[in-house]
Amino acid sequence: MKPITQNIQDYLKEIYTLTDGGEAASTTALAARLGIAPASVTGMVQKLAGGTHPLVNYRKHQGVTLTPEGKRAALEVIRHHRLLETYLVTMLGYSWDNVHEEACRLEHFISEEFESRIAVALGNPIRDPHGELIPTPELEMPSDESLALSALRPPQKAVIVRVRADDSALLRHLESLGLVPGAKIQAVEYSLFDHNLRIQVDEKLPIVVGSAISDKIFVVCNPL
Amino acid sequence: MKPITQNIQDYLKEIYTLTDGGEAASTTALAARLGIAPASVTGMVQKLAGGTHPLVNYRKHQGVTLTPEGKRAALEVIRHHRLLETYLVTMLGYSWDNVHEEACRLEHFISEEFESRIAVALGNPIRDPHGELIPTPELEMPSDESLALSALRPPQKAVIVRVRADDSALLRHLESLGLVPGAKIQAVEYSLFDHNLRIQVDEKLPIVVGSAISDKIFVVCNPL
DNA sequence: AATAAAAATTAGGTGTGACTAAATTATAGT
DNA sequence: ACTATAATTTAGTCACACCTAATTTTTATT
Repeated sequence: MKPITQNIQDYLKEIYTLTDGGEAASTTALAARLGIAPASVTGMVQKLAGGTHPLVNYRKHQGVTLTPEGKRAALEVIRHHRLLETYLVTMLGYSWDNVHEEACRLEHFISEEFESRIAVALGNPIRDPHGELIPTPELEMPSDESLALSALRPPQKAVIVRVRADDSALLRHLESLGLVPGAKIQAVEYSLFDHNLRIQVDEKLPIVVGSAISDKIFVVCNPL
Repeated sequence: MKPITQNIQDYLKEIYTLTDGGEAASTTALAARLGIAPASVTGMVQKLAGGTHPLVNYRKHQGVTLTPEGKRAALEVIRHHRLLETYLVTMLGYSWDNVHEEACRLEHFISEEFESRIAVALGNPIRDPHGELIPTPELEMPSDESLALSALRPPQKAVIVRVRADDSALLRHLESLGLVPGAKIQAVEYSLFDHNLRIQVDEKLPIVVGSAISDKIFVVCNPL
């Protein structure tokens, strides 16, 4: 039939995240994420949209979305990735800023048995070390009620549930500020002009974060 | 430079095991092990023997051996493979007949950090679940004093240290006979004609094994 | 509505690593 | 030493997934 190669998995994973907001993914955006030329994406996407069970929907100049099959395949890889990150941190002592690369490589090659065994060893976790939701074994993505920290306004309180970042340096920076899942936040001051937000993290001295940071941190306001 | 791809690693690994006995590896033998056509091997081997830092020594019709660089690369992969097998069995509950495939895939993709972390978690083991020696972190292969069970003669006693097999069905069979590393063996009877060996395993009722089995089991006669 | 700029696609080309078929070289038997 | 057979290599092809350059389509501006 049609083997889903490592490459194709990477395409599907990126298409998944790009189309998460509801919009179709443009070839250019995909190319940028994958670090390849737009023309190469066009070719690949045409291939993925062909055959009897296409993995993506594609019409010229209209962007790409996942078919149900493609979505399944994407969620499978994402589940692998997030379980791996969780395992590396929890069981092998990796730091949270260091797991992305390793998980990105291994996610394509672990078997279903490996997936299931590490999931069990971890107690079937729902979130990875960054708070990202882990798709269920049935490949359904749990719903996420969180909102961006950048939307928080004084004097709202919230708890960090998720940090959307792969970049090592950024993650280390966030950790040094205490901006990790579980941290309690109170918005202290908001500047309309530069979108800076002054927040208090876990009762410590307030800090100021710009939107480059606050856009990547997600919180819930009324945690149980 | 010259990236050592997954493919090349597989070549080097097979060349390592084929040249273990001292002989150069023939292209045909390599092709059989790798499951590809002999002609393909010739092409690949010519490439590997070229460049400034060749990974193999090769002369037409003379077979292939590893250069020091090639040997290092092979031992790196073999270390990955055997550490992975050990980790899968010890930490994730895999059965010994089921680890080969998984390790064969992952061995190419784990980082040095991963290698080192699982080695530490396992207490820097010297042998994998089949008793195969694990190259050291400095990529030296420990020496192995064992001899084939097929060379044992009544009334010699020995202990199994190593089982040279990847095949799942064979491994399950051996396990059911108690022929696993650590088992105590006494040779009871040897048939010169069919090379069958009757042995007693761990004080149980004697069993008869043919050379297809006894050639793959390695023992030491005078364990400390 | 015309046109400039941006986005996307087509066309043509590359390297990798496999393949088959044909030719060559080595080995073994008489 | 000769010849049949086996092993190996050469030659030529293919699919994959990328590339660059050129073209076409879309979009945004005036």
